Amino acid sequence: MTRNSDSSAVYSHESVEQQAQTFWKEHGSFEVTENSDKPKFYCLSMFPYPSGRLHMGHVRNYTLGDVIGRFQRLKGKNVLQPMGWDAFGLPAENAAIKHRIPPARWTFENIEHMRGQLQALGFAFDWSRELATCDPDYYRWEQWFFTRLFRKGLVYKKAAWVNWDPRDQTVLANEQVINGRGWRSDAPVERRELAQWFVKITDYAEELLGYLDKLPGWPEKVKTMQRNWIGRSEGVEIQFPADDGSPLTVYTTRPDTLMGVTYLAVAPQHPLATAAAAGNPELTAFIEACNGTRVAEADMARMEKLGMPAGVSVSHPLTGEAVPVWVANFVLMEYGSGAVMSVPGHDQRDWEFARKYGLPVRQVIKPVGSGAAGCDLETGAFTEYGVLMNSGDFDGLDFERAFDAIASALGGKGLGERQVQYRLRDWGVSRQRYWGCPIPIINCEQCGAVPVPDEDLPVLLPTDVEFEGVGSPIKKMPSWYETGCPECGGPAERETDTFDTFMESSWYYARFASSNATDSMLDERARYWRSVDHYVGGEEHAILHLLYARFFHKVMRDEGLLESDEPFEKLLSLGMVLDGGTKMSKSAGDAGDPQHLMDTHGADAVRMAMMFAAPPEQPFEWSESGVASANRWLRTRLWNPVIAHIAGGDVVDIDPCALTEAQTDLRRLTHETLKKCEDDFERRLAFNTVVAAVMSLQNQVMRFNDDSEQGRAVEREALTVAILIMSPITPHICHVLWQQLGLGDIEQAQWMPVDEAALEKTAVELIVQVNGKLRSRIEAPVDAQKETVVELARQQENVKKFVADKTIRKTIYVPNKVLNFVVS
RNA sequence: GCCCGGGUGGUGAAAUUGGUAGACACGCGAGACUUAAAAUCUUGUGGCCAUAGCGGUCGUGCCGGUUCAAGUCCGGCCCCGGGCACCA
Repeated sequence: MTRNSDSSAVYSHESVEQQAQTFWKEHGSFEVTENSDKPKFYCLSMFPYPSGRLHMGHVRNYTLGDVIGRFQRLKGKNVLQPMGWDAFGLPAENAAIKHRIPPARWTFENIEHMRGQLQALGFAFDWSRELATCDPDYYRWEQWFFTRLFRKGLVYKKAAWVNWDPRDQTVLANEQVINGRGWRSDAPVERRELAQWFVKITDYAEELLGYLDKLPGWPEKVKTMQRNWIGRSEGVEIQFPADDGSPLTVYTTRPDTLMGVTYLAVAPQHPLATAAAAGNPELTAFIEACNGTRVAEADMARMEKLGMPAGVSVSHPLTGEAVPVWVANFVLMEYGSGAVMSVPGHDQRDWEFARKYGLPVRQVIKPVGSGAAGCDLETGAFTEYGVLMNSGDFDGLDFERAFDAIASALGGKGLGERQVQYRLRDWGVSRQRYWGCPIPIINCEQCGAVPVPDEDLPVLLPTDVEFEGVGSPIKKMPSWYETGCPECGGPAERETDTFDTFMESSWYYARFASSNATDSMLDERARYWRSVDHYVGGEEHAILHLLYARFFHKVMRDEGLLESDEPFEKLLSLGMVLDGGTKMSKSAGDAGDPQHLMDTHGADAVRMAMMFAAPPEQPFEWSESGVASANRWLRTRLWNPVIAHIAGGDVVDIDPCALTEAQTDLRRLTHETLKKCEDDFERRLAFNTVVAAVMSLQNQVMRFNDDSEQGRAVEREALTVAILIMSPITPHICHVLWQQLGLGDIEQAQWMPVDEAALEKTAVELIVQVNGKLRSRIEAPVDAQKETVVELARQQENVKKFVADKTIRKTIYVPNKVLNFVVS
């Protein structure tokens, strides 16, 4: 009974967490420097938007990152795991309106609370490097870098379409448009053209595409998505001459179908459409109706395909034939030239449009090897590659030859040339919002757009503002935006737009290396950490964030700030934690706050339940029921047996030759578990099966009951391995148990080598099939000869039964696995 | 609509290279301990048939195919999730 009076005898998550977290804080266990003999390992989880409270998606993300980081520490690496805040953004403005609190205050209060929650979960972050993107010490370097891009000619200003709320007189984000209406005003939104800043990401399209092949640590699915997003294609840019001398330019990847063009379609925002609408009320109304939809591409694609004749025609570049021009709602002004050639015979969308409006369908391609038409254009378009017909001199050519011949013919007339095109568009970085990084440009009537000189940076965002909810406060603050031109000294005005928040998140990973640098964006420490070794974050970022960050990295490299070519060597793309079937997001409010689970069952139990629930890449619906059972397992299957074992006193060394069969079996399982878990941690990133494997090991330990000297030694080894394996997942309880075992600080521990000798087996269970169906299991020596196994198998009653009066046609033997008799 | 994933017991899932489908848990049933409960421990648990025991048969979203052997590979379909450039 003496042990019951010892407070360490009973598992208490509060006590264990307090002991471990105090230790880490006092010892600065996770603060790292660049002075280390160990190889560096930069482990990064995507930083959170400070929405107010953690949700289970955060718990999943940061636990996974922490497990990877802590495992790499066990493997002897100098591990950096930083944390910060993606602190600018729309939700702060929404909260400001709702709670009448300035965005800055709301944001910093949220950061305070969430930092506390992250610390309570025991993540091994180096908090000395913490940063928030809304801090001028951070965003000043973003402004500085933008002025470098400006001078390099990598940024430009052009008109672009936005969602405009006519009642609130403000720009709306796509998510603020609900069923075509402003979310607050309920007024139908309009499209409006505003002058905005763009960054030339398309200059890097080829490199962004090419380097995807040099990222073996990225999931194929993310690379495929990025490839498709960049969308390199080879085609021909074709000009259709017009009467007024200004030709209509289109791009096509199917020049072989040029003779099948029966009309051209232009976007409602195309200059030709605007010109045609003058004096045509019907067309004007149609264009206005088209402009009533959201800017989002998904909405455009889902719309019913509608069109109207523009009342003008252009000439076919090869035949000179008149081709009518239509205005169509499905043509995107942002993509290519805002005009497309339509070939209803060989494009399904064009076919449907032509059918609807009674436009001619002309077949110019037939399937290879067919005599006449070879297909029926009454039922749909023929979209495959084939052989040309009804195309004059080009008849009989296949796709490749027709492509070449038509491109040359167009080239000869000066009406077309081959072109490589990308689907990728330049990055629009202007936002007409308040809570963001001010764009460091001064507009002067004399000198145009002038970047803010280095010595005047940062351009501070005023935080003591009245935020009313309609329009950005700085757009109404002449005292802020009225300034002098840095070049001519005359009166000028600051840009009042702020940056897209993707700007901040495109380089924060690099800044963590030197987050306290005061006189440069990055310093030599950024070159030490080089690039992130393992990046962990939600699959919803598979395209935009990751592509922008890759782009930014290359531009920083070309600016001499970095030496590596890519920011993220290895990527873990996490499935979403769903809440009632949909994503757990900021808009979902407090749903899924882990706090009550941490209070009731402890941080280790929350972390373990999350890791055990599903493999990282799989989206899943969170259920709280696993947390109580994780706590129970930690108490009854880990804590209690270890404490009971320690009460038995010290152990002797294991003598492998002196072990009983049961002792050998437990020892084999211990080392099998060690081996499997190392692979699961490092290669497979399957932490759910790590937990399952340790559970199996502990189930065997519980059944073991062997108080002999060697028995206790084998048990000690099993328990030590179990604690070591669990330590990245449940670090608090493992920290305390490791100390109780007299092994010192687990934060300094190293992964144990597998004893290959302990893995050896003499016999193995084989399954015996007859015609592929399981009929029996037999014990056989490891790597047994086929004859031996066949002999054994044929003696089995159930095998005899199914072979009986039949003939064995074939015997398939996979050593140590399966024996299959094919009979008939 | 387009691009990318996924679909396995009552539930979360496992099966890593085409070779025992359902490991490990949750839940549920039975039992032990207890005056009782909680906690804990033992034990059973895919469906159907059979059963003293051995066993048989069906089964990985749906339809078809390849193979001695398919959750895994191929073709077609259905459903769910992520993204679609101003949510982050």
